Amino acid sequence: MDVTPILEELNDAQRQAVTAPAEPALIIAGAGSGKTRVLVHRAAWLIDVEGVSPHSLLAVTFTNKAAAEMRHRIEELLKVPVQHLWIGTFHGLAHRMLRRHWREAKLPQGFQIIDSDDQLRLIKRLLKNLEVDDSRWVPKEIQWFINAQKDEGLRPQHLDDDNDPNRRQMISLYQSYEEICQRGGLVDFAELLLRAHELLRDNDELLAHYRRRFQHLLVDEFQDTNAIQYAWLRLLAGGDGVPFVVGDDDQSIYRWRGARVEHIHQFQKDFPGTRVVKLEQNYRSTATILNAANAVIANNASRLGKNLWTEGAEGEPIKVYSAYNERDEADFVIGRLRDWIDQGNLRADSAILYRSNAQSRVLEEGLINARIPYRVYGGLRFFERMEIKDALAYLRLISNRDDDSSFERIVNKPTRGIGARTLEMMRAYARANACSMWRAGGAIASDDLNGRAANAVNAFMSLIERMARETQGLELHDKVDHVIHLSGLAEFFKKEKGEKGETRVENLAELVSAAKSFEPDPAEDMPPLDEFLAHAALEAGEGQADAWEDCVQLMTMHSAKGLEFPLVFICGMEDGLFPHQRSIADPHGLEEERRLCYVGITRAKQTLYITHAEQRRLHGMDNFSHPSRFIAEIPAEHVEEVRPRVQVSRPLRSAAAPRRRQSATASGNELGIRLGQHVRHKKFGDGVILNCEGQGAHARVEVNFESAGTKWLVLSYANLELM
DNA sequence: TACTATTTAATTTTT
DNA sequence: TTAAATAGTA
Repeated sequence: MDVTPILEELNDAQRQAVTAPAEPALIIAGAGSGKTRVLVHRAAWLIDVEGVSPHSLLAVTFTNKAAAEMRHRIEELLKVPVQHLWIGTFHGLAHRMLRRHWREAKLPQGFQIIDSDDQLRLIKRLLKNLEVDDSRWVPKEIQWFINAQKDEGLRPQHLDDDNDPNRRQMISLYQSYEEICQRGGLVDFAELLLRAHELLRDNDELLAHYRRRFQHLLVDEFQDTNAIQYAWLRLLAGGDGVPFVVGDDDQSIYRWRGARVEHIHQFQKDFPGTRVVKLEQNYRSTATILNAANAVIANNASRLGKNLWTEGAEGEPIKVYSAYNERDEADFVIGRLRDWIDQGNLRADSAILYRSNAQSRVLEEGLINARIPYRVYGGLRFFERMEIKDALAYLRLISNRDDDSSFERIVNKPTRGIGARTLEMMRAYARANACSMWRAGGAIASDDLNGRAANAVNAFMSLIERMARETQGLELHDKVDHVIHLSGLAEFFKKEKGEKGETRVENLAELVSAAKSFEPDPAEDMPPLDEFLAHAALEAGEGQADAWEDCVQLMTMHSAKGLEFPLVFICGMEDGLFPHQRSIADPHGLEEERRLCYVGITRAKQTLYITHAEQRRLHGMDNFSHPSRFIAEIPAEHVEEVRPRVQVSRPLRSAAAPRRRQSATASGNELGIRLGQHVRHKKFGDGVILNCEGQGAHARVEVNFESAGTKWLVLSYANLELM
């Protein structure tokens, strides 16, 4: 056996990881240290050298993109397709198990996946139904609560109300939400994981089967696992499975959505004798950039400890620019980009990173003026677009008549005379009889409704039936095409004025071609339509799938994780913005911001610019701020302050000083805000101040309102009246 | 029912 | 500022 292709081009640490014996292994892989490479080569090593069947391997990632890349690279290395190798996201794999064992999972065979938008709508509807005041019980917060519980593996019956009526209500809403989902055969993202965990936990034979099958478990981005994902892994690894997990505690930036770095420590406890390999040699950045990143992250306590190094050149210093305001900041960035492009570099090799999406606007304006093509990451994805979701809702209803979520979405879209009144009656009936809207519609249309409404409901229901009948046996894309036109959606959006309607119609056409090119997996053994719908929910598609033009890349630092660029700008490095105001007070939060900073810095291969503005317009108000504390954490020898080549024309009134004083007066204390102070809010009524934080326009107070409960309010917006 | 005025609050995001 | 949700009007 010639193992050279698998082992050559690996450094010692990487090779050690790849060739580790069949024992639990934890690979701490710093930024740019070849994490994916190790995973890919490990898989190849197991299959090619150790003779492990691809069938016995399970590889888990967090994104579809990572999963696809891993499969691709393994096949490239082995030069043979590996069909039986399970590679996928946690959600994708959980979904696959649930489809195969829907009975054991206590799900209807045709269950549907709902995304967070569907979930939120469902919760809103639930609140209306139960006549719960949605200003006191904010749907978003309920959604957050439910998902947080599920991420921890907790069902309503596991939760204690602690004699807190607030919490009691939350739990009860969680319970009702579950009932609705179960009735409609709807599964949200967190539910996929939770169900899959329970499926294995409660079915000895199934568990034994999968444990026997998966001898090796490869996990990517391990620091991002949440409680339920980790529990699922641990269950699967069981006695004999060999977990091989790769992660970087310093790049854990998703604590706020349930990820727990602590699993890295937990892993070593749960799997005694774990082999730990650290990958510290970096192949991406210059020594200067690495030293800066190392120095910044060193300020975090409770790290595993790791120091990136490189054999490469020292490189140029990191440039820091103090802009006058955000416009000046944008101008500066664009000036440097011009130089970069003029020197014959690719625009696509440069990226502008920022903390929050709102920052992109000014930069975009500048880029448009300078006629530099750019692409903003994030934003609406293909399958999340309204018209696409509408069309999918019809398809889902065809597949499962009890899907209330889809029913409500399109029952009157396009308008067909089924108004609020009628719907209200149907909801009441559905509630009283614990049945779906579809059944309620059928029951009500025959007796309770007046003629016109009954006709409308009947027409809608027979439309769906007709679509189901006429599309039976058709190819998937013909089905989609048929539904788009029969439903009247195409016509409906065509009438929408402006370019918007046009795009929508185009998108619907695009949906048909997406269906055309969709290849059902023969191994899945389910109706192609259902598989397509699941695919749409699990893989929302590209944001701006614009053709491959050479573009400057704009994105948040979160979305930049895993990417690299020769030229990087980190903008808005100001205290309050980055680290963000909301995280600044909490030590955990601040450390996570610092990790984010570490991620940002390590995206750069050659050149890194850091900019901050002395004055920034936020929410329509001018704010003064200090350079981010993270800038000061970079050793001075790696930094070069950039002075503007041409003096920026500052407004004559040397604005900074007097205004700074002004903004200080807006801070809490000087307004007479103190803990225990009684205040009145226009909407929430009377309350008492429990807590306050921040300064200036960012100052926030926590108020316990008599009737509305506890809320955090931004002082400069809340208009609190002192009592 | 569709359009317009008003109100409200204000990270990060993948599945 | 501005986006989104809500309330009010034609």
